[in-house]
Amino acid sequence: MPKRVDHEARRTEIAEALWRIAGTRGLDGVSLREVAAEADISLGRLQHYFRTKDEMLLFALRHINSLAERRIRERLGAPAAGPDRGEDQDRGEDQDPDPEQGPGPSPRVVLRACLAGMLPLDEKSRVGALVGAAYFARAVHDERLCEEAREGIPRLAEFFAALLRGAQERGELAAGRALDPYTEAMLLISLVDGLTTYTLLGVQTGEEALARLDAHLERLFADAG
Amino acid sequence: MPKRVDHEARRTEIAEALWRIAGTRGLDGVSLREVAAEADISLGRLQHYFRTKDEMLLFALRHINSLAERRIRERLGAPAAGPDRGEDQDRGEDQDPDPEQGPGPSPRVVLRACLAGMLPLDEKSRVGALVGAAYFARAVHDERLCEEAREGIPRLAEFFAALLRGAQERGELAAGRALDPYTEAMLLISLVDGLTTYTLLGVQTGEEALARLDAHLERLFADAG
DNA sequence: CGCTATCCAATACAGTTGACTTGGAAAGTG
DNA sequence: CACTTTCCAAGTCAACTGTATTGGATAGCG
Repeated sequence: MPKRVDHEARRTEIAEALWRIAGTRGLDGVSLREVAAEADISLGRLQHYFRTKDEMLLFALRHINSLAERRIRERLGAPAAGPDRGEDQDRGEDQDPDPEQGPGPSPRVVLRACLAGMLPLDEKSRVGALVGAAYFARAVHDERLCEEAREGIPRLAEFFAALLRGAQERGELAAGRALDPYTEAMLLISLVDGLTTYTLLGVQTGEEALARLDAHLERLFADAG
Repeated sequence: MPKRVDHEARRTEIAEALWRIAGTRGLDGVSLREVAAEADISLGRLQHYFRTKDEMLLFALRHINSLAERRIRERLGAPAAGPDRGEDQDRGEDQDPDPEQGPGPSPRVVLRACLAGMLPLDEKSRVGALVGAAYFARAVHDERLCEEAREGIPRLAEFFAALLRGAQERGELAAGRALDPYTEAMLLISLVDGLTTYTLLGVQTGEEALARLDAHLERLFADAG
């Protein structure tokens, strides 16, 4: 056998080039030639690693999802089950007011960090959100991409629900009425998704989005007394 | 002068053909020829009414937005200021538990009707949401489309905020802490947007989305006592 | 050294795209 | 009846699309 190159590494390089383009021009305006140019390789080489465009798109989506998952996990020191996103993005920023602790930070802190991490607050996470939006638009008409979301989102919701249950047990949750953790988790995810949308559209600033998220969290965790 | 046809009517016909396609295939896969075929006219005729593709897209967006606004207004009997959407959709269904009343239905009922009307609960509103999603994906990279959202969404938020203020004055709002009507309005819009997203992706059913929206409303309007 | 499997650059190809041009039919006005 | 303006069908155009093919450079194995 000849040269033997690292296939996965090559595919990753190409996926990152795709990411760079999708963040600025969107996903549907992306041609194979453009991706090849951005990755600084020939079209022939790109086609050697991805026989079809859809194959490339799907690989790139899974790649950014796994990156997002890893980043969240690392940031939290793997406290419980693992989150994952089906089509949105996370990023790197945000404060961690209680980093040194025995059993890790409180559920509220973890939750807030995850959710804030999903908002487009800096350039990096903004590009991530743009790519996520591009994938969403495509997924709506693509059964295979839909399936990715149908797997990832419930997983993320379960993760959040577990955090909420933890807070509930500690009595940190506003519980005038008993609220359903999974429902609240999906509400949180939907909320962040919508906040991301309107931030990307320029309807609100990232700071406003974060403040609104905090307002919701504040109500959710309102001193139960 | 010759034939003199109703320009606006022709353009509307074309916009509706575009809508039909965008709801099934998305917006980026739509060519002028396809729209012309769907509208059962020649490409030449289409180009006579829209000199450029972007012109057609923008007109179609404004058209569906004005339709949505009119529908909401009619459903509510024009209680206050007028709502409008920048990129999502409403539809026709939902109950109106208190249709015959002097000053109209309560703020909560109006709010719930509007929000539920924005969710993709039947085929018609589902297509509307798909078109909205397609426009969102494009708007993110198109300054002109962005501008539409930057005008429409705050208008809708103001409308909702006014409803919330009305409820607040009646003492119908959960107000352990005083909550900011505009913030809550944007939270509601974002929430519905996210719920719409995940319903379109098949992560949840329309019924589940509605139940989750109701859970949020229930908490918002919790008996302030 | 051959040999062969891998890698990949170049090119070709059939199809589609948005925009433009041309030419003439229809119809109200003078 | 001209005449002019609106309307619009047909065709052209260059650009670009995803995919397929061809041919050869490279390098590990026998």
